[in-house]
Parts: sequence; C-alpha cells; structure tokens
Amino acid sequence: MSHVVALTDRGLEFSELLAEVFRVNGLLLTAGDALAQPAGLTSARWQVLSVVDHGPITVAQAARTMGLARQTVRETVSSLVSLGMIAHEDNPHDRRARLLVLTARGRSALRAAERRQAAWVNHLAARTSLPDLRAATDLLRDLGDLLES
Amino acid sequence: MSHVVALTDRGLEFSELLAEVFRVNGLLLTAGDALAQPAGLTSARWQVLSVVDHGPITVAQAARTMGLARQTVRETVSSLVSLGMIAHEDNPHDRRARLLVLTARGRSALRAAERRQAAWVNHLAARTSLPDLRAATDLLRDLGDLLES
DNA sequence: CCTTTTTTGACAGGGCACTGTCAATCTGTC
DNA sequence: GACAGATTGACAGTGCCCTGTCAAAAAAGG
Repeated sequence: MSHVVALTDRGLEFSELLAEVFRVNGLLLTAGDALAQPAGLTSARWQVLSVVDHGPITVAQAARTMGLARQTVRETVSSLVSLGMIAHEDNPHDRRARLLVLTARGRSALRAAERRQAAWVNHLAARTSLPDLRAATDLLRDLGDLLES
Repeated sequence: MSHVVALTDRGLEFSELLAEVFRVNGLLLTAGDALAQPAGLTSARWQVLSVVDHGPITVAQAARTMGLARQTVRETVSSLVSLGMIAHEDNPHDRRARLLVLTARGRSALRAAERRQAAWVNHLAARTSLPDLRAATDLLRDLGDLLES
C-alpha cells in the first residue's frame, strides 16, 4: 500500500456523496441549458433576467444577489443588451450605476423558460419520495453550512 | 397571478434540493482548489494528474475517462507540461498520440494534494450521520439516473 | 466644506469548459 | 494493398466564472 492514501470507511462513503453532487450538478446545468435554449437563453442569461425581473437593479446589486463577481454579471448583461432583452435606465440616485430593466423581448423569453422549467420540475418531483427529498435537502444544507465554516 | 408559474408543492421542495446541490457544488469546488493550491495545483490539474497516475495514457483516453472534451484535457495537460509535472513519451501503437506520464514533480504534487484531501474528507465525514449520508447519496444517484434518461 | 474610504462600471487577463474544423494517422473492409 | 471511415492532436472561437486594476462617483467622517 505504498501510495494509497488513508481514507476511513466513512470517508469513502462521503466521497461517493461528493461524486454524486458533482454528477447531478453537471446534469442539472445541462438540463437548465436545454430548458433555456428554446427561449433563446442560456442558464446564466436566464438567471440574470430572472433577477432583473424582480425590479430595476444595478449590475453590482445583481451580482451581490446572485453571489457572483461584478464582472461576470456585467458580461452576461452586456450580451443580453446586445440581444435586446435588457435595457439601461438612468439612475437618479447614482450617476455611475444605470438601472437594468427587461425589454418586452427579455420578458417573454424569461416567461417561456419559466413555463418549461415548471413543467420539468413538477415532472421530476412527482417521481421522488417526499420524505427522502426533504432528508437529502437537509443533509446537503448541513454539509453546505459545514463547508462554509 | 399573472406571471406566477405553476409549481406544485412537491416541485417547490424539489427546487430547494436543486438549490442546495448548486450551493454545495460551488463550495466543494472552492474547497478543492484550497486543497490543491498548496501543492501548486488547481482542481482541474489535480484530476488530470490523478488519471495519469493510473498509468501512461493519451489525451483522448484521459478525456474519455474524465467525461470531458478532448480539447479541455489538452489545455490542462499543456499547462501541466509547462509546469514540469507531466512529460510525453512516444507511443509505439500510435504515432499521433503520445503517452502522458508523471514526472517526479507531478507525482509529489499529486501525493501532497491527496494527503490533504484525505484528512479533509475524513474530518467532514466524521461529522455526518452514516445512514443519512447513504440515503442522500442514493437519492442523488437516482436523481442523476433520472436526469440522464 | 473638504478629505478619505468605499462603491461602481469598465478594462485586461487567466482558468476551465464547450463546439467546430483540419490534416495526419490508424483501422476495418473489400 | 488500397480505399473509406474513425480517431487524434492541434487550432480557432465561445461562454462563464474569477482576480486585479483604474478612474469616476458616491458616502462617510472630520
């Protein structure tokens, strides 16, 4: 056992969970893009539209809301502006930070994606046991809290 | 309820699980990078080293093993070659596809990362209930299978 | 007020994933 | 052996995430 690293049995089980998290995450991203594509969106653009839909907001505020870097949101916003889905409005409170608003095109793309997503989520959720679902969510939440500390 | 999309109660619970998967995935990536950094690695480079560690392999084979595009692995390999952690060997069976092998530097970086990871996993695993852990893994596995179909 | 600190959008550059394309090479078939 | 199809590494381009830097604007404090 020269190069084998010491993992406890528990550690091994845990590693399997981590692997599944990675796998499901990847599959979810793919599924998200598949849901977004017919609306002319990607997952990232969808998420931005969804945040802007809650009301006029600046890039920096949106980035904080989404837990992303300002620059990341800025890039996505700039492509959404090119697509005519987001427009700028002057911000009376801050001359630097213009407000983002949805255009009609942006709003209808968002609604289309949301309708598709709702059907998809309901379909998947109907195939899962509710108690198991809650238990798994709780465990992941605890794990997330543990990882954050 | 003009713009509200129809999500069942079950669908709502399910959405929470999805949010936790995204959150934990992000935290795991950050943790992985933190584990890799002292060894002079990133998560992606670490994964490539780990695959190459199982024996000489070509870029295309490694990409298939890891479930990534050839080009992605090619880029990471090229940076690892620049770092002196991976070397090329002629492949007697295919003149195009040279074999990748670990250098001494690559091997020691990999071992260092693995040692740190083992300690980290064991530490986290010790703080989690074993039955809950198995249940969550199973649910995610089923969900992954469902998503793949 | 005026100065210091913070916030903001913009720019530059890097990491990691993808797709599409191409020529070279390998493989299977006739 | 020759030809057709698959595989391979390399190149080009895209998306999405990050950090660091900068000047302008806003906010905070004296």
